[in-house]
Amino acid sequence: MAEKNSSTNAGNESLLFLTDEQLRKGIEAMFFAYRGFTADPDRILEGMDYGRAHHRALHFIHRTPGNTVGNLLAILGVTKQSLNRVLRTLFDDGLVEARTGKTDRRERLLYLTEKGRTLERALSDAQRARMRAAYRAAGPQAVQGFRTVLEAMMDPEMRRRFTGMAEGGQ
Amino acid sequence: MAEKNSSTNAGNESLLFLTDEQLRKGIEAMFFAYRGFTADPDRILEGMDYGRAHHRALHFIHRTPGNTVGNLLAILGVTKQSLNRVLRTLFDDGLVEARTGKTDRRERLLYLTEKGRTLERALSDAQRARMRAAYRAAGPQAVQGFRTVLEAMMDPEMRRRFTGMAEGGQ
DNA sequence: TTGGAATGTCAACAAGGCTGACATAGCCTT
DNA sequence: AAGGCTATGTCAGCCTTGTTGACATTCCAA
Repeated sequence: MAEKNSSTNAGNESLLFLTDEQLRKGIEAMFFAYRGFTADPDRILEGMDYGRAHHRALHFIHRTPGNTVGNLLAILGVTKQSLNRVLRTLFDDGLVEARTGKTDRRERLLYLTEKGRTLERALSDAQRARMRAAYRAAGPQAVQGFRTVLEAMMDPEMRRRFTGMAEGGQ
Repeated sequence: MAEKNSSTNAGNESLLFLTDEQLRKGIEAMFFAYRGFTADPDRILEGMDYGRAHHRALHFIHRTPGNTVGNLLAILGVTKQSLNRVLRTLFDDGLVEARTGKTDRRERLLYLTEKGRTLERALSDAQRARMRAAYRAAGPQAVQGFRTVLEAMMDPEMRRRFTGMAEGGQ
């Protein structure tokens, strides 16, 4: 017991981390952690007329300003009808604006307004605060492992999209 | 660049992993990974009359057989009305059975039937297959980091519950 | 015996997914 | 110029899963 799982395991390769029990613990950890992950923004949103779907839209519009609707659709993985319901309220409330594409005038390029940036920042601050606390508690090495496993868990198409996304701050 | 982030960073402690950019990448990784995480069971469920909520119930009833309704409520974090809608169909379809508590006869102890175990296994197999692939690709060290960060991300009350849960297979 | 706990149920509602059908504007090829 | 395809929006209706509020039953425990 108290196995270290280091790579110094000569004979048996120590595959104990692939046990069904370990995998199930991982599954449950994902479930509980995701709840924590969304809890703070959800709390802010409740009471406003917005929900988690609005948060996601704001997040990705913030991240890749000038993106097209179709592109956002692909990132979020929902139907255009579903996204449109969200975008319409964000337009109406002046949180998001759309500019006509230059090269292709059918496209609508999405941007946050100042008001949109303000809400996005509030939501993001809350979510990043929890993330930061978790990262700090776990340490850089753990964080790297965290990211590695998450990426391996994505659908290949999303992983491709993700790893090729806004490499900016690295 | 290509910073190693090892603990051999004397002066500056290398807190680059706590950058807002890094935190945002982590947030997005959670989002995309969670989608992958639920995709396979969702695919199995679609067409049946069940959904993700049924999957969660089956999972936790499998994990802690003989648990009470109230306990399951606390784990899942939903209202009794919401859980009951799910449990009722699982009872009716003979996937779950309830036995009256011995010490407290008001309690209904939940168990999977053979039929319930069969579906649970199918869902779990799919989900564990993805998890196993991700774990294997990432390696034991990364997995340990993954678990550490996820636990740090949970609400304290859930973390307590989680870390004290079915330590069985370790 | 009486209050509180564990559970179930009915009803109504909201968020956020989905499908199908249809409309408009603008690009592009022939 | 014309027709076809693309990007986007919209209406209508449906489903799942969450919520609140109110009320009933059964049983434990003081």
